Amino acid sequence: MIQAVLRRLELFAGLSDQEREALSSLLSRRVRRIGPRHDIVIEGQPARNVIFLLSGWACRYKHLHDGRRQTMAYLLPGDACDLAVFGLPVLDHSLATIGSARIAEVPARQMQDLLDRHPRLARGFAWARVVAEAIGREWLVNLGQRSAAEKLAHLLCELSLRATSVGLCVDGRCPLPLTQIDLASTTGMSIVHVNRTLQDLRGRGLVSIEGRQLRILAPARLRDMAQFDDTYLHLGRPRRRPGLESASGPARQATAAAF
Amino acid sequence: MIQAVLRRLELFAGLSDQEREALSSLLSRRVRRIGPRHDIVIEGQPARNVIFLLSGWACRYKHLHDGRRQTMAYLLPGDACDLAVFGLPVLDHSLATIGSARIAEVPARQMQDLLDRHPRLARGFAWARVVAEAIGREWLVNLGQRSAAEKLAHLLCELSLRATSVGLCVDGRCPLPLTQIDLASTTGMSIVHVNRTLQDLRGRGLVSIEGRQLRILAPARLRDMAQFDDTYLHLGRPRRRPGLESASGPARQATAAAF
DNA sequence: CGGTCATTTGAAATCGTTCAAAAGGAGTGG
DNA sequence: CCACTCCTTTTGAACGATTTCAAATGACCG
Repeated sequence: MIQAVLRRLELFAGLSDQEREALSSLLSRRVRRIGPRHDIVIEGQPARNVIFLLSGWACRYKHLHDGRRQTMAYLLPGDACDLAVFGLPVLDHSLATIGSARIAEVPARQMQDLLDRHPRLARGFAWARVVAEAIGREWLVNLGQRSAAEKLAHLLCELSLRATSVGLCVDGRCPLPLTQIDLASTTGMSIVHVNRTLQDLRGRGLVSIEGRQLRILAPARLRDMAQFDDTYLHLGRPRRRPGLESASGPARQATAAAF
Repeated sequence: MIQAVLRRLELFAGLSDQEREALSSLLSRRVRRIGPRHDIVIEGQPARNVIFLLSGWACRYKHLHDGRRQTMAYLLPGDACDLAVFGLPVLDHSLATIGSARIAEVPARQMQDLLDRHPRLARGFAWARVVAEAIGREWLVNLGQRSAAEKLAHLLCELSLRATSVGLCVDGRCPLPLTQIDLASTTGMSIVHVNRTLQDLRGRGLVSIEGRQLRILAPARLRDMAQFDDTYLHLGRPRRRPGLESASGPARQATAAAF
């Protein structure tokens, strides 16, 4: 389970045994199993712990007073939940599981110590945060500019690629634990319209969805219709930044990761 | 002009004379004036410098192949442009001015040194980044869930508050250099519909917009219709985080800011 | 004063929502 | 195992919000 977090970080850079060890031990201290459709943390609470998703899927979401709900991110196994919000006095959104999940909670202080001691881990997490932000920007484009079919096509491209990158997919089959209700609250569409649009995608032979499994039948055509360009996911390992080749020393590296 | 950046940071925490001095001198080394509607950096370029907006407004945006365009953020005087994307091998979006603007460019290395030496500055910038992310999340809600009138009402609430917080507004009048075309690419609406919806807001006596100046005539009603809750802007100074009260030493503080 | 760009208007067409209800699936307790 | 319930998916039809197209008006600049 903790493997997931390591694998996620190693998408970015190699880790030494020592680093894996340090992170693993921290993650294994407080592990909780959470049932499906349960809130992990709720809007308005202070963010005390950093939370890691060891297995299962989760989502960030926000409610309006009248019940409307917008999903702002999906978290896959290995993702850290609080990179972006840790430091807020109170959370401005909630975090909930999709299916049942396992999470590790790490107190702020301990996380801090870990990052101070292992700058490469700090850099890895900083990178994960940058990617999460890039995904958020792509979602803004999705919500603002794309048509219903394009939105869903784009979302499915993204999720299948992210799932693949953390090893969740086997020969074209990709787990998709989301309901059409989830897809609706993600794309800003009504549930009914999500349903009809999915039928359209299926009808065109682009995807098949059955038993909570997604299969992309015509990847090229799907990407094409969504104008999906995977560079924003930055799945390849990044090159070192030009200006910082010779940066050295733990403190420097740590902040480098930071900024 | 450089005052803007200092004031922006001081929304978060006090700065020592030494810190102001260090930042000011760095910012004043390479200042450029850029005309209206000009790109500052373009999608696909590597991010070499950190860019600060000293005066004028700017926006982050992304293009689709067929010309559709989505604005993903507005930057006001004092905002740093690259907190969130610095570290990407190539930028996944562009940055452009709205009206004419003045920017400061700081090479990565020098910025790094500054943050290493002045952890409080590092913390200030980290905070600004957290707030920028929160704004992005709120925009997702805006695009996904709110109706046309609600979208515009919410956006106007946000922009007027942000403008106020950096001292751009005088007695209810707030500069709004955005065209209806800008508002359309921000809210995902057509230009025509932006126009009609603004007329509606004006007709209800909620706002008046003339000569690139916004005046919110009925703040309570406007906030109400948009379900605008300003906590996501985190304009009050944050309390120190619970777990980190006793954190000390430059390296530690720097990473604290980071994460 | 002409030219360019932003705003405004009208009317028709489209996309997406809403309402209402049925059908399918999965889990639970009797 | 069946009956029951709850939740998700699906369908139909009417309605409404928003877009599109096309053109006129207004504002600003050189």
